[in-house]
Amino acid sequence: MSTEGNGSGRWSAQVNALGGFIRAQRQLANLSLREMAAMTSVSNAYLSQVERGLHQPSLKVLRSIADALQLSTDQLLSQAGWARATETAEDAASAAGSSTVTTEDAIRADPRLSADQRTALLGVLRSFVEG
Amino acid sequence: MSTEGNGSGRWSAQVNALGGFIRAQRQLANLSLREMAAMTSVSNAYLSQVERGLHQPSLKVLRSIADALQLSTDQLLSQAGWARATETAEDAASAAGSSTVTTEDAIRADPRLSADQRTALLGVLRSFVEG
DNA sequence: CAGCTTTGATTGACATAGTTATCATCTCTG
DNA sequence: CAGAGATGATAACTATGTCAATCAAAGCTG
Repeated sequence: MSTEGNGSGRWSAQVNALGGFIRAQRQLANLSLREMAAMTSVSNAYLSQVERGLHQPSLKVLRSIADALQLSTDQLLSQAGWARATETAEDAASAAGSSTVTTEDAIRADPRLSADQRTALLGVLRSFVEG
Repeated sequence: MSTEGNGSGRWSAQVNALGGFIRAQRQLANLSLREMAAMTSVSNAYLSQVERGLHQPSLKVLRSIADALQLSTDQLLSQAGWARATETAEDAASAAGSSTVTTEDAIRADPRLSADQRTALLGVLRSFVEG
């Protein structure tokens, strides 16, 4: 594990968000990078770089990824920074008051999630707050 | 184009749907390539090439073009050959108005996350609980 | 007519997307 | 333990997106 956490350098957070989303979805589907590469006709190396936010994939690549992961294109596009509207909600919701429950606990306690989904979500969260 | 009497427009047709669409919209708005270049921060040279189908613009360029021409992103995307590849039947199922918002709230209230990261995490979570 | 401006198009250089081949590490077998 | 397979990461390379500079043609103005 490369412990590359500090970052804040070349890539934007949006690209990183897209990569984290793709990685989480791929792991949820129990696909390796090479399996997904075979399905998408995109090289495993490049998929690895996209997932870690090193590159910004083109429309063509984005679509084949969505296709392989059985996601709606809109989901991927919004993750790619195409916030179609309403990025206003977050600030208003911040007044919810910080409870004593951490985000990790909330994820673990969420009955809607399967074990795999829980793991994937916690992985993304950890990659964000890692330090 | 030297010999092309570009006024009457019989040109090689549907191969270049996106470029033709952009050019038509630009002329409809009475913009020159340079004016549009100034608005989009994309060079006039490249815009010319995109309009003639010589290159396939990136997401960033596509969005700034849509912005300058006051088009919806969906309009441009569908012209770019993005006709909703995955035939997701569950587009409408989003309206499940469950009151279980604890995990969402925890993510929104987590001070360790940036706005982009928050959006990404919420996107993953949403994709999990709606599928 | 000469000169100025604006138009779309082209060229050559550079930046970024994307590939092939290879690497280190981990996990199985035997 | 050795070796086979799979996994994710990296290096070196090729293809393509993108820009600054420039061009020829068309529209003005005096």
